[in-house]
Amino acid sequence: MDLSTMATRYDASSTEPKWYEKWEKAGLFKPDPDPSKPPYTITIPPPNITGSLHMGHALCYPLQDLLGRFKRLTGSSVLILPGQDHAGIATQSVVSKQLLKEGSSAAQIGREKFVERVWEWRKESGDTILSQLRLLGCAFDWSRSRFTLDEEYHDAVLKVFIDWFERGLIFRGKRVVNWDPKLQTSVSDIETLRETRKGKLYHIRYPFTDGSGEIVIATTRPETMLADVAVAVHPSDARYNDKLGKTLRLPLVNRDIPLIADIYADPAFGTGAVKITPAHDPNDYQVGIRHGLDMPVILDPQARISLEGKYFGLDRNEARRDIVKDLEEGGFLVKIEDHEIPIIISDRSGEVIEPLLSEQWFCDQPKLAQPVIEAVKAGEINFHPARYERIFIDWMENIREWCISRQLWWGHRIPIYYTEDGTAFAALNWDEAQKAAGDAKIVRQDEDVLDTWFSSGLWPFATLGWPEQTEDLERFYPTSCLITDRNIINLWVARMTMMGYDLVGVKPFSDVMIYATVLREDGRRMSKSLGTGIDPVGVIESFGADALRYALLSQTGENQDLRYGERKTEEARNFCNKIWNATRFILMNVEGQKRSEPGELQPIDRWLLSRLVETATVTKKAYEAYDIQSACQAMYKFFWNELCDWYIEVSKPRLADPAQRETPQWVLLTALEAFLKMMHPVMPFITEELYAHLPLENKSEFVMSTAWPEFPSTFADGEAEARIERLFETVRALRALRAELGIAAMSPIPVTYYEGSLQGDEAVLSSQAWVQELRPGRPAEEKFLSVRTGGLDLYLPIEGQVDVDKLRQNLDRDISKTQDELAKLSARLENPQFVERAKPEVVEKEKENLVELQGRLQKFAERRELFS
RNA sequence: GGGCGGUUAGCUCAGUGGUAGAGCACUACAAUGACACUGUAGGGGUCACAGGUUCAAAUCCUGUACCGCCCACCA
Repeated sequence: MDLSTMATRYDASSTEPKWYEKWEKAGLFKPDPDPSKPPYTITIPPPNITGSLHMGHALCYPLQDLLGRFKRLTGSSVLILPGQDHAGIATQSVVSKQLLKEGSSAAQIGREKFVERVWEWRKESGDTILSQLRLLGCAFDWSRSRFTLDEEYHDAVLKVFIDWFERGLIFRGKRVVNWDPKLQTSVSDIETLRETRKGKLYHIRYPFTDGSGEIVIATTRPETMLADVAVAVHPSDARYNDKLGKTLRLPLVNRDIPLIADIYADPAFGTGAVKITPAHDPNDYQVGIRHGLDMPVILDPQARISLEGKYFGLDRNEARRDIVKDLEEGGFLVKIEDHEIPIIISDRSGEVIEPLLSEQWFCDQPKLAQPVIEAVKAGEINFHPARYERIFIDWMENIREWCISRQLWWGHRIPIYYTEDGTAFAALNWDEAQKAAGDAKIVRQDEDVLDTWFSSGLWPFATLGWPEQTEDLERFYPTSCLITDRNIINLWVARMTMMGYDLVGVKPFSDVMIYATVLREDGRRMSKSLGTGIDPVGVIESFGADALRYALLSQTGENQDLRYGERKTEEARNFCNKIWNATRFILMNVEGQKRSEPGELQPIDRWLLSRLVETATVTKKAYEAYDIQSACQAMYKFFWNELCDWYIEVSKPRLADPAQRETPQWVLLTALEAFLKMMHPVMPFITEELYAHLPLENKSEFVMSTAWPEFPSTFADGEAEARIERLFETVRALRALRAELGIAAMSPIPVTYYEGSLQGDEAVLSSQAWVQELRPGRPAEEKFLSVRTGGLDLYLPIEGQVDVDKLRQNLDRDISKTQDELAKLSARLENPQFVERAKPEVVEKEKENLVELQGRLQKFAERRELFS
């Protein structure tokens, strides 16, 4: 190894791309063909082709990479399959906007040209995000990468549609759907958001046609009165019993509509009378169905009035303004009140949704959900954190029909072909449809495309070749784990489970892991449009991908949100640097040395090895439980606090002595090698780089392709741990004494006295507390500081000038603190109920503490006397 | 309206019955042969609030407040 190439600072930017290329060249991203290895599969949530990398991705994909790397180390054949989603609405919007900028439009160039244009756009910019995943170190199998509009994938989608159409799980129907007037397509219920906005409640007079008075109705949407077909009151509402069956004259329109009785009308709201507009309100639609009412539509796809007459062509908001004005002038307006009105927003466009009666394709989700509910309840799929299972089941149990048709051009076109008389045939293509239609002539294909989630729902198996019984499908399905955002549990996870169980007959994955939403450090959302986003690529450039990964992964557990600030990455970068330099130190000290089996292990060696085993155990368990933060915490503590702060420091004198150096050399290398392996899933690059420098025999070519560290059972040594922890406590106490005397760390002091047994740990104590000589007994000097710790009394002679005032101050503080503790502890031990009922070992421990505290207090008192 | 998270040091967060922890920030000291992206020693918290259970509560129970998320057809 060439140490001259190892700078004192770790440089991620020169290291990371190099290793990514080597791994890929070595074929490490592909699953191990060894059939004896259990498969571990993740089909990654495909990012949209319109997407650019954001912090959520910088957490989510490395998390999947981490699991893959961990599973590789522990002996699985790992397939992580990447890909992209065509993202119908999002992509179509982006390209439409481009066209508008160019002074053209989608409508102008027509469907065929438009779709061509999107494909072009995908070619040039579509893979950016995937290449950014490489920067993050994601070891995904690019050779199996899929796109939801690939030919085979498309065929799979059509097959599902046809199958479900034939089984009646997909059907055409006229419903009030969520219409987005901006995108001019329907969207499903879960693609909408609900908001409450300040609005008005208009009270309008509807006169009876027979001149016998009037009924006042209240509405938040007066413009829809153009499509009113009735006024409803509650059947038991005494105010209107005698008037049922009469007709009302609709103001402005002068159409006659009946007064009907329906339980939908709430007698307690307003006047108890509600106008019924079936084509523009889902509740009214239900009423319309129940009473067989007409359902006129008075809005066009852009939400302009389509009714011939005065208001024709007006936007819905303009129409409202004019209609209210006309009602007022006509004397129909009773009053206008302020009112909080619930509105529906289209998640994609931010536009206010228009409930609109239209003909669409629907999927019978309630039927498909049943087997999923049963399977999840039976424990076939496990959620992490577990609380999401309840949320998922509640959703599935209340699931409704799914509107799957979209009035877009970019997507999977619905494989329904119509004959002249409108008979529908589901087929893979026109020819097949014609065959199915027989003598009747097929004249057109359905214009709509499928909701993006319809194709995304097939992701876990269509990517593996389904419906063909491919080798991949055989070996890697069901997949192992799905990692996703909580926001798309209903949108995506629900669909994948329904489709997996119904189409393949087997669950799509065993585990669902929901990761935290990445927020800014101040708790605000990261959003491109608000300018609150942080670009991961920039962070990688300044700190390295390992640092960014660590920053995010070390905060990943069961938390709902994760606050990210750049200083997190800075901390992680510092950790990388620590790892780098500790490795440099170790290499410098083993360089050119023949390594042999260790001589006799000292307690400090046994302590470190025991800590190593514990760390590996905790880390492995934590990885398996998706508790990444615990894994990171354990590794950080082991490496920085135990290996660097203590073991390396204690080893320095031993390494300098040729007679002693072999054991610490061996221990250091053993610990370092194991650490690099267990840290590798979190920080793949730096661990690979450093592993390459290790002078090991029988080394793997890559740390990535090595095995999880295993240790002899003798490494676990509780006794050594306890002994060394006690020793460290003593070291710390002595260092603190020195500091109180104003003696700088590491500046040697000539002599310290001690009473009690050091069990042969004198060398560690003296070197770590920077004492030249440890002498048993009490000092003869007049002045000294003393402390009791771990059954040992230490005496530090005072030389030269000391700040007596400060010493007194500190001592007084320590004394009063100790006295307080002592008082609390004695009170507890004097409480007979405590002694009787508490667990014996607790009582025992408290008694020991009492003795320790008493001893400490005594030492403080002695010291205080010296300075009185 | 229903459900789920959260509230612990200045900041970001660990900690599921036994004397409150980490990292950063802060204070003092330290150019020593791995690392100043460092080391050593410190200061700093009524664990949101109120009740309850218990010998003992940050931790378990009940309620309240605030923050966040999800679900929900009231004109």
